[in-house]
Amino acid sequence: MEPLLVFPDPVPPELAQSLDLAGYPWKAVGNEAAIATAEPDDGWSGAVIVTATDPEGAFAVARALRKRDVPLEPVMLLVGGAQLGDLELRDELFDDFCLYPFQPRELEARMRHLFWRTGSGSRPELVEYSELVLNLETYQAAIGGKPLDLTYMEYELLKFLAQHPGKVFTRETLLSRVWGYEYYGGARTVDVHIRRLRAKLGEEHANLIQTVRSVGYRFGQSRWGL
Amino acid sequence: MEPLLVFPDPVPPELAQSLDLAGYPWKAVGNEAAIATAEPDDGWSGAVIVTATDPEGAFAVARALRKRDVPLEPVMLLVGGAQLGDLELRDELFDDFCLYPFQPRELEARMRHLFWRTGSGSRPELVEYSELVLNLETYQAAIGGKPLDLTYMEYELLKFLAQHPGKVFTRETLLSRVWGYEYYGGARTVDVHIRRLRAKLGEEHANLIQTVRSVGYRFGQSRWGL
DNA sequence: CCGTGTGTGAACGCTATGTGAACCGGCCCG
DNA sequence: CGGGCCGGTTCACATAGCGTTCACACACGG
Repeated sequence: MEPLLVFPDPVPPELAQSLDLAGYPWKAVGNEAAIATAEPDDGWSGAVIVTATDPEGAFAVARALRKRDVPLEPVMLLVGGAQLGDLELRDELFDDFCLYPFQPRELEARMRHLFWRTGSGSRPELVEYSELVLNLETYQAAIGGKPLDLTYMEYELLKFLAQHPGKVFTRETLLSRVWGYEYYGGARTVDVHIRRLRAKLGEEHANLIQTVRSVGYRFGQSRWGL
Repeated sequence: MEPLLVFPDPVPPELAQSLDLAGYPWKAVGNEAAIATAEPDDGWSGAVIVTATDPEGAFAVARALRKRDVPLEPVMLLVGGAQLGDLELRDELFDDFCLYPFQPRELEARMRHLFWRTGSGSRPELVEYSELVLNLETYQAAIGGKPLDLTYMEYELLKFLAQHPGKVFTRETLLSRVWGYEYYGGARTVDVHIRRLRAKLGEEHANLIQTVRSVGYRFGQSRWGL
């Protein structure tokens, strides 16, 4: 499992201990800039942010996490009792919170429920969309029951797209998120990989990846409901 | 606002007081059968269930609420510290919980956040006006439920107009705001795009974009009502 | 009735994308 | 150590979708 992002750095010892005991790998981040530099290759699985000691820095980090192309989820805040009012205008910055100081058992229960309901973290084993299935453990892909023989980059690209069905991504975004932040190369590279993916998906499913002219590519249909 | 369903009946006084102070209308329900009989015409807006006193009855009510054709949401549990373990296999029964006895301010903060995220929470970014819907994430548009096939500039223009309903924009303003500040081209370009938009909106909705002679264009009704 | 402003249809040219193929670097295997 | 294969990147070209422009018809207002 990918690590949790934890703010601040250093992490309060009782929090570190609770996360360790509950079995969550984690990595401390001290400021906004460190979000990207400390990020592991496979990304963050979520965030735990203590707002009690440095509210300003904490909310800045939370805001940065939500502002990404793919907002980080879930975000858990640990807030002091006197700070409860501060949450009122910041609903979009977090998914759950826990009073600080906390009871380890409450935090554990909240974390478990949070991962359960966001669906991320604890079970990213399979990515499914319609007939397409990606097994993240075995790096295998199949559509309509038939296995797909994808290369590494093709797999990574398809995985990223299928994890965010309906959303449009620019070539630049795809390059930075799939190829890596520091990547600098021609945007046409994306085109070629998209083309090969479409070819391998077969005529029947090639339309799973749609071109949005002047913008980028979109996987699958958007959900209009709700 | 529709009332909250609250279990048990009678409701613990401090809970009743907190809900009243926070401004939530509510109605007590003592058992599974009362869910339907006590339900108001416009339904429940959510549920607050105290599991501390009668766990069995509480979970039965929660389960009944989730089993409906349209599962009730959100469901808030008030659990005793010793019951935290009971939540582990019941993730699907609730959306958030609060330790019981509770701090009124924590409960209020949780209720507010809960309604926020189940309401407008993680919905895609939408621009809506009457029957028109623009999904900014997926670059899709629809009117009256029917998808619109818009080109990039048409989408951008419509988006800008729909984001400022009722306001009149000159062609020059539209060129600078939609096309870009440095753009220098004929103002008639705007006319043509407006025309195509009207055509795609269909005869029925073409009047969404109004011509203001000698000035420019306006989206939607003027603030003076026709 | 005239003039200005706007609707309309069609033509033009550009640019984003699709597509085939060459290039290049790493890796495995002999 | 060398050759060949495989996958990723880049290039060159084809194409069509789209934005812009123009010419003309029409509507509105004075």
